[in-house]
Amino acid sequence: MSSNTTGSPSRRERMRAETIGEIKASARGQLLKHGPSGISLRAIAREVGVSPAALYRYFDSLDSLLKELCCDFYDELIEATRESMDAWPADDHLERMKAWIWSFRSWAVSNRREFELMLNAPEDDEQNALAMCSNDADVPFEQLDPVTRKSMEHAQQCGHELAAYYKQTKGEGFDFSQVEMPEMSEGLRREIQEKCAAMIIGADLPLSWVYAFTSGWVRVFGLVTMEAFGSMPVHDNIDEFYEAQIRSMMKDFGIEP
Amino acid sequence: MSSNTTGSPSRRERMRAETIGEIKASARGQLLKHGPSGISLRAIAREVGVSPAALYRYFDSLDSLLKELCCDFYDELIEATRESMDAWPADDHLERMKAWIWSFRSWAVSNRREFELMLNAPEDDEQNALAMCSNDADVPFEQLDPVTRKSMEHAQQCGHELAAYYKQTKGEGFDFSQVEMPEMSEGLRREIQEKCAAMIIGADLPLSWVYAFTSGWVRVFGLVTMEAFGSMPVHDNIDEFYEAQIRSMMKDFGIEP
DNA sequence: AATTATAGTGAACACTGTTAGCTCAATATT
DNA sequence: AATATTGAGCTAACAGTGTTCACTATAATT
Repeated sequence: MSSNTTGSPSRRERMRAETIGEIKASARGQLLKHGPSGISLRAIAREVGVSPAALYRYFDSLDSLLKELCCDFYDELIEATRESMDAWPADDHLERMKAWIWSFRSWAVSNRREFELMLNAPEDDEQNALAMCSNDADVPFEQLDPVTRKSMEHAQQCGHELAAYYKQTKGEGFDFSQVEMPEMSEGLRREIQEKCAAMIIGADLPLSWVYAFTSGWVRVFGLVTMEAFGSMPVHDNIDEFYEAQIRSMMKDFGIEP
Repeated sequence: MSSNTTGSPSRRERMRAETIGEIKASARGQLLKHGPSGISLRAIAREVGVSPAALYRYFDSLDSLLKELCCDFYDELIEATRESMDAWPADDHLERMKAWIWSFRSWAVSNRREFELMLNAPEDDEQNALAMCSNDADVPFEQLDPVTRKSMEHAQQCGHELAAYYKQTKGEGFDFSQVEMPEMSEGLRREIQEKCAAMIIGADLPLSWVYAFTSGWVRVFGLVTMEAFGSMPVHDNIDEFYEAQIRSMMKDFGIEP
């Protein structure tokens, strides 16, 4: 092993990385053409120019290949939202938030099939997923191994960049103390505070803030999911409709543009 | 053909209907056990006690079997929402609406796999779908042939009973004229009015009413879809969270419970 | 130079959806 | 009542799938 001691990757590792890239590229191509269930291991092998069995030197199974693909997509999505946020000054919280909301949707609808695949694989041991999330909030998402990352919850993964940003700002910049909160039981309060705050944002934030974040997230995610799945009643003027929905949501949070 | 002239179905037709029932039951069982992609035609044949080729006397393909299954599920869902609405007096619009909202979610989350299957097959010629919907609004949904019904839009199918109810009441009972509507372009106004009104509710309703219906529908559908797909950040107290979201939505519509 | 790890192969296994050609019994028709 | 026709069912096969196993070169390490 030359790369574990030296910094530069060995010749073999470069080759390996490249074929992994080819395999993933071929898989993504089939995803675009034939949808999530139309990805065939043998067809990938055919396209890459290798025997079907050879792929098992790179991935444990077709499923794990798809999971790693999903992780790549999450990285792409996260990167896209991060970039569009960073186009605004660090203290312009409103514009950064709007940038995130728009780029999130933008990525999802212009990568529908990828988005579809990301939502279509919830078949992990669900308890494990929760344990993973609430565990330690300091290890960067990008450095987790693919299987662990895939087993994390969609909500957290999708909202990762937004969450990270608000974790960083500690919720300053917006005054959500006036947000109308419904009467909630002790149980729901604790669940939101613990799970959502600990999982997504980080602890010690006011409940009203976390509640606003959660219900806002639910609303955005619902809108985008519907659009990506083709369940939207509006089609032609959907950009405007989306904006109207977002504006009405922000009004609920006491934010006027 | 004895049943086309006489009213009673022939012996053969009874047999046929029964085996169709067995096939569908077996398919649903596999859907529950192994998910939408785990439904195997050969496994169904094995369970029913018949050769795989025999199933092609009853369904054109596995896909069309699944589509017909979906139609059955839509009927179930529609029937469930209708029943819960009819538990309230015909003039108690608020309670009927709440009943629909709750029973819709209730069916979806207690039939997750069925709901999943219903959302997972948008692979039709999409133009056809729209044409089907806006065509004639008077032919009952239940009497359309399975393929046509499956090719209709999810939104319309899911909201069918609610839409039918409001079509019947002509929007009376609620005063949505005060609903805050954003500024909308002529295009969006027309699309909402034409597509949504014509497709779902029936024409000649005030725009504010149709807009309220549409955005309310989007919000409910988003919530339920997220929950069914396991993307909700809240789990243990999700009933209460759902109620809170619905209440806040109704507040936006000027409805106080 | 000998050894070990790795990428790759071909053949096989147990599946899958689908089609073609055939049989046999239940209806319909003459 | 005898005959023709339709329907349900079968077997066998085709083309495709994911996966495993034993085996072979080639590259890297010792």
